[in-house]
Amino acid sequence: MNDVAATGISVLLVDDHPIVRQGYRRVLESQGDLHVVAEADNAADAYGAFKAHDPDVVVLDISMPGASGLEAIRNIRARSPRARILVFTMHNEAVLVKAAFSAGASGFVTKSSEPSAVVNAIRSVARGERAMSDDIAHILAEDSLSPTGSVLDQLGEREIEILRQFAGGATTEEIATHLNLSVKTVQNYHYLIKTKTGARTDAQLVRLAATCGLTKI
Amino acid sequence: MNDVAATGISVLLVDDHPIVRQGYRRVLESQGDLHVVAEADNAADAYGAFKAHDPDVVVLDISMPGASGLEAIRNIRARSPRARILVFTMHNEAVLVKAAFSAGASGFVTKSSEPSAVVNAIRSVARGERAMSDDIAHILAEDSLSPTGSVLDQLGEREIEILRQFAGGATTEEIATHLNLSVKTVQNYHYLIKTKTGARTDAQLVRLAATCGLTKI
DNA sequence: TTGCAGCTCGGGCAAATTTCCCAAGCCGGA
DNA sequence: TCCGGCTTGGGAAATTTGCCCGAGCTGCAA
Repeated sequence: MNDVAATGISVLLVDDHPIVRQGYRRVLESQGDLHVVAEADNAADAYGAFKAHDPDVVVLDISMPGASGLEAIRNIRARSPRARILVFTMHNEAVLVKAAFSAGASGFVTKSSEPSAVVNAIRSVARGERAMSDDIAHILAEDSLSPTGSVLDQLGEREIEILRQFAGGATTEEIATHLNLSVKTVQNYHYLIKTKTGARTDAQLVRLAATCGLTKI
Repeated sequence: MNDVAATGISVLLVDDHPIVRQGYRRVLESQGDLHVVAEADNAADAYGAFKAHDPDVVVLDISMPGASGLEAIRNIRARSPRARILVFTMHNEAVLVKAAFSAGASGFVTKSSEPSAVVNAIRSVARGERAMSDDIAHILAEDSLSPTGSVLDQLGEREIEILRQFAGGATTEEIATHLNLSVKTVQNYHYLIKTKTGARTDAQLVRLAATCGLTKI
């Protein structure tokens, strides 16, 4: 890892939208101490870029098409346990946050955060601290207090990922392709999710995902 | 409207994520001819900002929480028919694209597009042309729809009623009972609605109903 | 160490639904 | 009158659902 104090903080940006990456890059580099040394637009490339550039911090959006971003976190951390990963996404569900941290993320900030909060989170993570935006802290706090958690708490990581894609409009085959699963498995998850959540209709599932903040409409 | 040739193109950015807005701002302003004169983070503020700054182009993400971005498009266009609105979002469902254009958008580009495609789309829209990214053009082409009318305008009264109940979470049998129809008829309507709107999954149908204000979630 | 529990992944198979194509009655407009 | 549209449903093939099953894996606890 580089000497942060002397050279600033090197950042690997992982997001599937080119213009979004370019925007972040400009925002971060305007800070002076942050340098984007590489970009990746999918989870598969993320580790390669990480290895090639050894960045101080990986800033990564977990809602990418294809393999789950959580997968990417585990992937990187498994092979480089010292990696610092800051999850940066539009999602703000407690289950997702918890999943990200237990996958090995060092921080979690939402895109609703002020830019200053984001860059400060990057600096914190680079120092080895844990970081999260205020809204995330609030959500985790509420979550830990409520005895009956969100419906989503009943769901496993895979189930949540499949629910998100399904509610986003993806077909069963598309989800199977994205996640490299058999159609049958996705169908089974679909059924399991319905029984676990009590949804009797696909429409109810979509509404559930929307009210839980898993999907935006 | 400003003199585009002399002053460049003034842009109003509407997106609910502050850092995303700031990123776009920097990308756009690095172009020289594009100037972000205002930002808004929700549909409600968008029209106020539009009126206050009279931008050449509104660049707007329709996937905002709360009120529909489509509503914002209609809102602006109803009161300022000369407004040029470029939808810029991560969604690429044919129904959404159609809904956006029939709501009065001048262009539709996805966030998967190259930054150069986005800025070119802004310039096209500023000239009064229609613009869309390549992926959107492909999706629309495959969808091969009749370019007239709002998505809901294609639907008959019965179809809209069935869509509303379906999106509200009712099963096919429940709808049949409510409306005193055979299950078969409701199934046929369900299928017809999907083909007419271009929705490929039930989830897309629910999203469509929600974005059109047919259902609230 | 063993064992249990829970997640993940998929096969199987009957029942149900979806997907299309079709027909017929009704009604309003040219 | 005829055309076009909405509404209502049948039929048959294709697909999905509902539910049950087992197997591999991981973490955790005794």
